[in-house]
Amino acid sequence: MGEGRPLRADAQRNRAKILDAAEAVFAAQGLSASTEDVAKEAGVGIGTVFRHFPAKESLIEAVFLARVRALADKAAALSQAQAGPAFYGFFTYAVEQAATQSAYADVLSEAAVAGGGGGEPSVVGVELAATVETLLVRAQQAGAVRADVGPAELIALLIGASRAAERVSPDVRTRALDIVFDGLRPIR
Amino acid sequence: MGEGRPLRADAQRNRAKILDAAEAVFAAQGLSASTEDVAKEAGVGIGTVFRHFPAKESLIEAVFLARVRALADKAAALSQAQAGPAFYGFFTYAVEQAATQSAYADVLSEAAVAGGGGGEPSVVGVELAATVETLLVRAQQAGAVRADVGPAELIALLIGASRAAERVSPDVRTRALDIVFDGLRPIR
Amino acid sequence: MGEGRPLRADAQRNRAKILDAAEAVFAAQGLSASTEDVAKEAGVGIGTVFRHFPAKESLIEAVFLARVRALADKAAALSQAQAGPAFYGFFTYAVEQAATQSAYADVLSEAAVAGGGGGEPSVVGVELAATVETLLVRAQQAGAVRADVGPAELIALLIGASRAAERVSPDVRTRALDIVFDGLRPIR
Amino acid sequence: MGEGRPLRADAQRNRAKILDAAEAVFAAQGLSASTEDVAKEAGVGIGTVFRHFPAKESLIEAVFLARVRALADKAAALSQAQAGPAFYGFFTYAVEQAATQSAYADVLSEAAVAGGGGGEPSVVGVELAATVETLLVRAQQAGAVRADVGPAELIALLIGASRAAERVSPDVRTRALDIVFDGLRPIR
DNA sequence: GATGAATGAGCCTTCATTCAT
DNA sequence: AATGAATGAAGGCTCATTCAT
Repeated sequence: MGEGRPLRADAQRNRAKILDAAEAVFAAQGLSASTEDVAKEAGVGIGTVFRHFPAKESLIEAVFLARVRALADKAAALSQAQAGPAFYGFFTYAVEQAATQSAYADVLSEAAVAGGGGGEPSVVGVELAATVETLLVRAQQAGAVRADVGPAELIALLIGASRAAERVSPDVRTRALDIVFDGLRPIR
Repeated sequence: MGEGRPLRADAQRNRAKILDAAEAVFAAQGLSASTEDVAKEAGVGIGTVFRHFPAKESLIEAVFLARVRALADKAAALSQAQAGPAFYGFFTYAVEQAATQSAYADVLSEAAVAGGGGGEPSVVGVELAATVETLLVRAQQAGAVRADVGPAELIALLIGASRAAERVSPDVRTRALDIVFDGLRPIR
Repeated sequence: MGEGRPLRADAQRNRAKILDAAEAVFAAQGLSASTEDVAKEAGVGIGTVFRHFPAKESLIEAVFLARVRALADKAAALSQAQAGPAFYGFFTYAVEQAATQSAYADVLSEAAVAGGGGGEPSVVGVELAATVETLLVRAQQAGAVRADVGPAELIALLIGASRAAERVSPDVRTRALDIVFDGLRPIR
Repeated sequence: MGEGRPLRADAQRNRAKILDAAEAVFAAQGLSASTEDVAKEAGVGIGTVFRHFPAKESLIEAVFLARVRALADKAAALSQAQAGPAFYGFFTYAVEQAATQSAYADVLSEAAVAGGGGGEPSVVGVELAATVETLLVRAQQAGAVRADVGPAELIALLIGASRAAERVSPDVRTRALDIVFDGLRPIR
């Protein structure tokens, strides 16, 4: 699955504009927003959107993939830190992202597949599952997370927290997260 | 919000058939299923659906309301039991329901509004929020739940758990729930 | 493959209007005319066209089927006459029809399938093939057509003549037909 | 209608590549194949196609013109032979070409205009009409074709036969052609 | 009250054509 | 000259909603 030849500079820029626009529009209206709206937000013709993403679904996938990449980057940045803070920091970051971006949690759901459930895994899901598992194992070795927690249920919690966060005020979100974190910590 | 004159017996029956059909269809295909499909499943003409529910949205709301009523009934049934088991039993029941009924968790999201967030509360939300709060307070008085947990974050957790449950295998769901429950229990 | 329940009177009328409109529009612009144009010509909304014919292809098929029915009726009417005149009369009639209706000959092409070639036969094709074969056999028994002509090549000639007729003046058409007829007659 | 300055050698080559590609693609997919597909098959950018043929229609015309040229070449080659075989050989060749190349017969239709019907003649049509007429006259002088056959009906027959040939098996085609040829021969 | 035919706005997608690179 | 990205007008089709029967 190569990337094809590198896009011309302007095409590259348009691709990015479309992706940004799609993220914003999907966040505001949900995934059922029209491709036309995405094009308008990006300031390009609708044909351009379809040139870059040959079907609406490809656009959605691309948006999600971009988000997972961002999450993975965050995880990488955090791996320099101590295992415990890295783990909880990542979890918090991921949930906060979801809070801003409606429909975002769907991508996490895909990770569930890679992390235990049945169904066909996706590139996105596999990538995220690996990231999360690494953080988890390190945190467990450092004694910051209960040893009997597996990646599958962790991702389930991540999905749930992300979805819940969508329509909830920041401090409620924080308090709910604290409860989950308490459940994750080794018995005191 | 008057109910108008009481429905004729057959109209009453049709309303119920439509509601049941909508629940089944939405569960199977998601909320974007067509109203026509609902009518077919109910065995009535599409005009009849619109006579009972003047817009698709009204139908969706009615379906959700029915679910909340079911949850509330469950809660009432449980209040005879001890406060702790009642609380955790209700939580588990609600999440398991969500696991079967895709798109079900949305109704819980509405409760979040009534239970703390901003926005316009709905009949549904208010009802559920009250139900949940009662269970919570009783459980806290019985020492089964940490005293510093408020109804808002509890509903947030309920939403999250319900949404996560949709695509996750039963045992992963159980393990994830256990973690949340551990977080909810008073410090041991 | 039943016809479903009988349509309401008004629906019946609309179906006929759409079929007539489609015939006219396809004749004028070819099969690539837009469904919207057909709807306008019929004086109905575009949704109505799709209600009656769930895909453009169904509409095209229906138009063709109607034409074959007309041809078959003509054939039936002619079967009272003597075999020779019936045969040549039918051939002439079919070709004259095609002359007015551009894109009409396609339906005859389908008959070719039933009449010898490979591929999946269609209701239309089978019906027409049978009609034509009957006329042919009777004409041969009456000595009006060479005995070594089979239905397959007869239909091929019909197709060719019909297609040629589309853009040719009436008297050229007549002279060309005469040549073909001469070829069909037994050696003098 | 000047040709502008002579094309650079590479441009000349590209024009030829495009024409070949168009012939292949139109033969395979029909005239509704996309210009993009033609460009791909030719191995050039789509801009290049439009530089050589300012509209899709010009490309189609050019393809047809090329075919007529090929037919004319065939006719020229045959004029060395005896008039009768030349005539029937040409007819057969033209029809066989059409059998392979879907949508090919359209060009013959244009010849009909030049050969009798009303409408604006085209370079293509005129060229072919002249070619056909020459063959016809020679064959009639040689007594191989009935004297009362004119070029217009001959072209009509050619069109019809070519169109019919598109979807018919080779031996059915041969038998149908034999019938037409019998009709063309002087009374025996 | 029930029915389902009619309606048309809106969606996704394709493709001829233009134009900056 | 060649390239291919951008454009936007259609086109086929769906579906919530209205209304005559």
